[in-house]
Amino acid sequence: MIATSIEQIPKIVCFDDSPRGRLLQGAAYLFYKQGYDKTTVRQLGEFIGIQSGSLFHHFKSKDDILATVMEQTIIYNFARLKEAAERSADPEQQLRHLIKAELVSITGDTGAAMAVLVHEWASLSKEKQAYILKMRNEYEQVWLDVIEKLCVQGKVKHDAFIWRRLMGGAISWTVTWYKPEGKISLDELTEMVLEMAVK
Amino acid sequence: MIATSIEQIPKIVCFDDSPRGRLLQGAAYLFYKQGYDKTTVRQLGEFIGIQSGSLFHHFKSKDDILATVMEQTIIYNFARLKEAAERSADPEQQLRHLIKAELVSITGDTGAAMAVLVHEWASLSKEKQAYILKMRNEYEQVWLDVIEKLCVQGKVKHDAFIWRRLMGGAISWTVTWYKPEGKISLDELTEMVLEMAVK
Amino acid sequence: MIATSIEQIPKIVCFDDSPRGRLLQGAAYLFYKQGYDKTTVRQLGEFIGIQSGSLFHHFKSKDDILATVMEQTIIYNFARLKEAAERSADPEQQLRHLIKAELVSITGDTGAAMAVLVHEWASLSKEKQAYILKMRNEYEQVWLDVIEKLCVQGKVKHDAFIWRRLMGGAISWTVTWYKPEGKISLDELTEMVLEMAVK
Amino acid sequence: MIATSIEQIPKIVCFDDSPRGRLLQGAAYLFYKQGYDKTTVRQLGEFIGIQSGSLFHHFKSKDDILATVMEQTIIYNFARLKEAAERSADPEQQLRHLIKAELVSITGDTGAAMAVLVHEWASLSKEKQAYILKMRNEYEQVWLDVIEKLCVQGKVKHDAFIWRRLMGGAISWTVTWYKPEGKISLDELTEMVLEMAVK
DNA sequence: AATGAATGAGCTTTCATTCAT
DNA sequence: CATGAATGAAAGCTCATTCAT
Repeated sequence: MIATSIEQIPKIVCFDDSPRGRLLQGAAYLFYKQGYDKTTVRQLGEFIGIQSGSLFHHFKSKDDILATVMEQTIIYNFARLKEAAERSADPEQQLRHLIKAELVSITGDTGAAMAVLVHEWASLSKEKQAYILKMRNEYEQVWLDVIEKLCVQGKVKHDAFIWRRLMGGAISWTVTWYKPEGKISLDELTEMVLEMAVK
Repeated sequence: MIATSIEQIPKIVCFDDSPRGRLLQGAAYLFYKQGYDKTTVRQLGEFIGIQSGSLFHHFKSKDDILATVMEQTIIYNFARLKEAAERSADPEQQLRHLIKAELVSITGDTGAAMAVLVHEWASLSKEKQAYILKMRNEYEQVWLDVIEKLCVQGKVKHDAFIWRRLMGGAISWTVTWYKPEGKISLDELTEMVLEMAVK
Repeated sequence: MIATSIEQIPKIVCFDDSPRGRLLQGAAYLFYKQGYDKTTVRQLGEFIGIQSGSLFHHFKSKDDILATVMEQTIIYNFARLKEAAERSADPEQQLRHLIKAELVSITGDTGAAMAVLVHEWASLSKEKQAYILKMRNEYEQVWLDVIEKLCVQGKVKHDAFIWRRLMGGAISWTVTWYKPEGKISLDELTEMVLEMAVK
Repeated sequence: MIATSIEQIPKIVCFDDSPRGRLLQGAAYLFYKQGYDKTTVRQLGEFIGIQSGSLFHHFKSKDDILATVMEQTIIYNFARLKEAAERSADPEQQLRHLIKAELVSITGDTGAAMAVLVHEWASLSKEKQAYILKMRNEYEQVWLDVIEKLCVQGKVKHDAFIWRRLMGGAISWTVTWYKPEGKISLDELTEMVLEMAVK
């Protein structure tokens, strides 16, 4: 169930192939599988094949590793989300793209990292929370802009902020149950979520 | 933001008023606010006003405290959910009651405990997970029974299991943002979720 | 291998049948089987069927229990040894009786208690060691008196003190290996030790 | 009486001069003087001049330290015993060498470690007991081989196993009373024990 | 950059002892 | 005398971090 070395896990696309990137990749995987607190730096060192002491040549602290995982994750997925929004001018089409993009982020190639972003928020030091939060707000704004257009069109009849929260919950929860090889494809799932969102 | 003694927090209704119950109440609150790993037994002792060593008079281990919080939470809310289901014979009405009941569980009088049940699952020892999981399955079955009736009526057009997962995500996510004193009441929120669920 | 309640163990004759005596009996057995440090007062309470707190109505401290076990053991076995010495006037016969008596003490009806006396000496508080030591010296003096008579007779050609130490070691070690139901009787063993001691 | 730092104690020859060896040396001394249970890892750390946490860099647990002390002790003294046996072809001469060798082990340069091997047996975890026991049996076999040859020659008239037990008790007990600077030399003591063993 | 031994604060848990009932 | 909840000190052990090599 849980891999014992970094070779055995699928690549998480938001990290590059440098030693530093591999480290973040291993960290994201372990933080996702075991939680930040339960992952020791020794374990992380073993997982990626260096001594635990050497981690601190790349990062100032364990907290710093977590912050960087989150930062790169949000930067990468913010770009993906923006690109999705720009793929159409019609709000409903835009929404479809956003849903698909976020589902890919969460259940696909950056799933572990996204889960860390969501679940380990409280593990991040206060100062770094502020920094990451600003990016999260930009990310959310992409959603809100589209939903507000749908409100104007009358296709969404509720407060955009709350509506996004409900959808965001439904989408992010998929991390706990969605299996790519399961009975439903990501496109089908996208349609289901869309149906929830607009009549 | 975070209370420093048990007197300052609202009562969580699934725990009684015995010393043991107060302990569970304090544990649920602290596990919710800080996470299980970051809550030390010393902190917990201080919070409820006893020595940390005395905790082990009531529970064999920290893990045992977590398991009991989860057990009592699920027992209490399972009863609430069942009662909600029985309040009507019409599936759509039933669904409305289930949504309201779960929203109350999560944002209301057992919110902290429910959040622990969801978030600290991985912190529970393997053996105890199995025990709690059985109860969770019974809980979920109440939902599935109602949704399947709605499928038969054509009011839900999708796989009941997946549909429930999406709704469950939306509902449980409210723990992160819903404020009772905010701009929307629990009844309004219930209607919004219901609208998502059925046309 | 290890009994879980006092009913299952053979009576140790140096303790009487009062509640206090039963307590000492249980303590001797547990200290013997597990060691003084590894025996908790809770265990001891459970073993004899009372609450651990109640032990302290009978004894001031755990150390006090150990001291009393030792005291009663040495008093009882000192009496037995003296009686053995007085059973004959011939030194060689006397020695035979002493050997037999000590073997009975160690492998027989007070074995557990004697083992405690020997092995847990260092666990006894300094002040109580002094008190018990005086009795041990009296006990040893019975041996030395007999051996010195054998020296005079030329049947022992070595320093009485050292000779006794060697014999004492051989005898007390039997606690680790002698089984009453084994291939050798206590009388045969007595003769073997006697043969070691005198030509 | 009891040293407070490792510089003040005589070297125990079965441990080398590495940090790890010094640690074992300190452990052997403290376990000998105070007992395993009464020696805390903090005390041990102080004694050898490192933090208690650092002990666990070298050994997985306190139990592991005990096991290693025992293992190295028995390996070293097994070699010494074997060499002693090979120093002559005559069984009686061999026995003399064995006695001397074991007396040296117990009262000389490995005394503390041998005492630990004998006294703290019950403190060792069950699995490790099995491992050490195998070595002890090989050690005992050297004795039994020689005694059996003496049985054949008629110089010992008793069961070899029991005879060894009696002698072993006499010898190992010397740890409690023999002082090198006392009135008797190790060679004289060897002759006394030999006289007990064979006519 | 990497190593790996060392640090030291902090963790969960144990346990002899106390004391109100 | 007995109970059993509570105490509080101390136990074994963990772990992020440092630093000389």
